[in-house]
Amino acid sequence: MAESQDWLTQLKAHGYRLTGARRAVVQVVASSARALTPVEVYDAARTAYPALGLVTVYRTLEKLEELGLIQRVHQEQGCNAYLPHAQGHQHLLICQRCGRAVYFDGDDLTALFARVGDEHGFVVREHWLQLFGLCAKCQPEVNRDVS
Amino acid sequence: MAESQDWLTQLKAHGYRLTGARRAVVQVVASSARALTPVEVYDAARTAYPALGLVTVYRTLEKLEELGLIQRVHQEQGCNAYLPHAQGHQHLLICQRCGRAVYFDGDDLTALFARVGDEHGFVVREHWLQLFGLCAKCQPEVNRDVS
DNA sequence: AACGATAATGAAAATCGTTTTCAATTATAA
DNA sequence: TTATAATTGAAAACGATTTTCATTATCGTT
Ligand SMILES: [Mn+2]
Ligand SMILES: [Mn+2]
Ligand SMILES: [Zn+2]
Ligand SMILES: [Zn+2]
Repeated sequence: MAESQDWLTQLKAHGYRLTGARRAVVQVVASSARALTPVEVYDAARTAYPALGLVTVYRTLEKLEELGLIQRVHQEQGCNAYLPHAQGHQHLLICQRCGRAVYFDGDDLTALFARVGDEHGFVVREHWLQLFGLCAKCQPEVNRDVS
Repeated sequence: MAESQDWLTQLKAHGYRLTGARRAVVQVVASSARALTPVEVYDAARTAYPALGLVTVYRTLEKLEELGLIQRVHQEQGCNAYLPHAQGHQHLLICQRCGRAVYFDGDDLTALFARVGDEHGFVVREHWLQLFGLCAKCQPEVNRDVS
């Protein structure tokens, strides 16, 4: 896949060696529509590279995060899952049922930030915005779950 | 303090007993302007109740969270700190230097949520918004740190 | 005020996710 | 092909949180 290849190129460019273990981890994370925990990456990547160790997953995620290729995703259920990093100014919209995550952009909240900052004597320098809901596929399923 | 007393009343109302350990923990968390981790609560509460055990801090925080009196705060440095719960629809503004946290309200992002939801076929049901910056006291200090 | 049922406590042990250590393996430049 | 240094996985260590358990303390009842 394209993104996968790009990550490998980046790793190489930063002096890291390309190994089977890294290829497997990169492939899994780069192509995931859901945020994955280290163990989830481990389980998925072992199908392509059975000798993989969980330690190597941790080490590879750490490097990918340093290079800005992935980012940690905070959710109610936990804060140790990773997704490909946002492109520019984007935020996440996450399905509460299946975990599918999409980035959106086009939010302009600078006026709000200025107002709130002024009201409390703060200078606002960063913001987190994240939306949760139900994706198209899961909307009917949730009704089914309830009934 | 007023909030502290209210929390104790709530605990009692839900069938929990009022103990020295609980009073100490409640007092510390209810009156904190910063989000506190279990160990921070432990250290602060022991000055009022030296026999306190860290386990009891965990157990008390768990109950306060169940009762909706406190909430977990997610930050870059960690996601295991607690603050008194927001009142109604409020979000946090946190100082990146001293950790001081204030709630703000008056944000209306429903139009944004509807637009983003439509664009991706999602129904948006929840949102997280959190601002980070420098409080009035810390703005000059940060310049000093840099120079 | 004293009692008794039982909730709550703290110390110690267990558990879980993550990190470190280390000897063996492997990628890569020469 | 070789040499070097990065990378690996297994095992041990670690730190935060949870569980276990015997003891203590709260609080409704007497
Ligand atoms: Mn934004
Ligand atoms: Mn809001
Ligand atoms: Zn978090
Ligand atoms: Zn500050």
